[in-house]
Amino acid sequence: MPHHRANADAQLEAALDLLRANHQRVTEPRKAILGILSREHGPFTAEELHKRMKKDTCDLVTIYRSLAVMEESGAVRRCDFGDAAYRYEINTGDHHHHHIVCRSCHEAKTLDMCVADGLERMARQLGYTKVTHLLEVFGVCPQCQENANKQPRPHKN
Amino acid sequence: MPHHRANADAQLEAALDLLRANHQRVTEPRKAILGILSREHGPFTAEELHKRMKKDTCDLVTIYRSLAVMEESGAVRRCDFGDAAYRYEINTGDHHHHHIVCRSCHEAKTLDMCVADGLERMARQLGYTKVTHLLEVFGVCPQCQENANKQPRPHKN
DNA sequence: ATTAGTGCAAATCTTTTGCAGTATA
DNA sequence: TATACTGCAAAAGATTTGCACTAAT
Repeated sequence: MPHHRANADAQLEAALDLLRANHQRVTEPRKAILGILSREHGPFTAEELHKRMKKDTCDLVTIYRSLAVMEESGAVRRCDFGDAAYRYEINTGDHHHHHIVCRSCHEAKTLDMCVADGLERMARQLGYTKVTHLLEVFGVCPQCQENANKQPRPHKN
Repeated sequence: MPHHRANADAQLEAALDLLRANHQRVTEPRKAILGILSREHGPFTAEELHKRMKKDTCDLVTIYRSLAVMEESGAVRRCDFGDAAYRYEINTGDHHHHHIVCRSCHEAKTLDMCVADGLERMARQLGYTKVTHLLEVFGVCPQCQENANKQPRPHKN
């Protein structure tokens, strides 16, 4: 996979354009958040984003507020891994996907497919509107299994 | 569907037996929680369970602690509807299922099927162990759509 | 110049923990 | 009676809000 950098830049620009299109201001904190989300493999919690920024980029509160507005404009997407902390990833929009999340280190791999369309259809037939779904797979990754005997890979939360 | 009551009683007894089998004590608060979960259609949050009990049955804290131990012994199952509050249902154990949850009133209908088995298999092929998944469908139920013009159906949280 | 965005402090909401007292097996 | 369970108060962690200040458009 070449052009990692170029691809990240393109994602970042697309996200910033979404902000502009939605009459939201392009500020340093927002550029910082989207920069991380486009360059590093997430998704990340607000806390994790904050730690990844260089010191004094912005307050943690600003990250929460920025993520909220950026989700509304479609620049980012919120993920729920069932562990009491929301995570965010950049919204490429081009395809629907889910994750395999390690129970030990919390690292998430992307699954470029979805099997829940049938369920959504069923929900619509039952008369529901604005139908969406939540689908995540959990397990212990090979890396963590290996480290299990020794030291478990550390993770926040 | 006849025998609602009898069925609820059977579920309750089965759950209590699970507690005994796991050397956990059968106390009033636990009987109250399992009673509600077996008789009423959930799943419910700790708070909702507390409100449904007759006054002074037990403290909210006890509900949290009871749910934790009862989940360990398999008497109840925890559901995550992606809204920052865990919900619990009685674990009948006989079949895997998921829910359609209304975004407005939070009422959950049970979906007696699952389409994520393929994803679990894929995760195992990737080397993950202890694989499970989280799958929920969301929408606005017909009832709430109808009430939308008038008063939205109230919901906690 | 407007108005959205920000920092700081404090509030909120859900869940957890410490500890001394109570009840179950 | 031994030890798990409970109540109360208080802590903890994630997220939100109030308000005065700052900066993007």
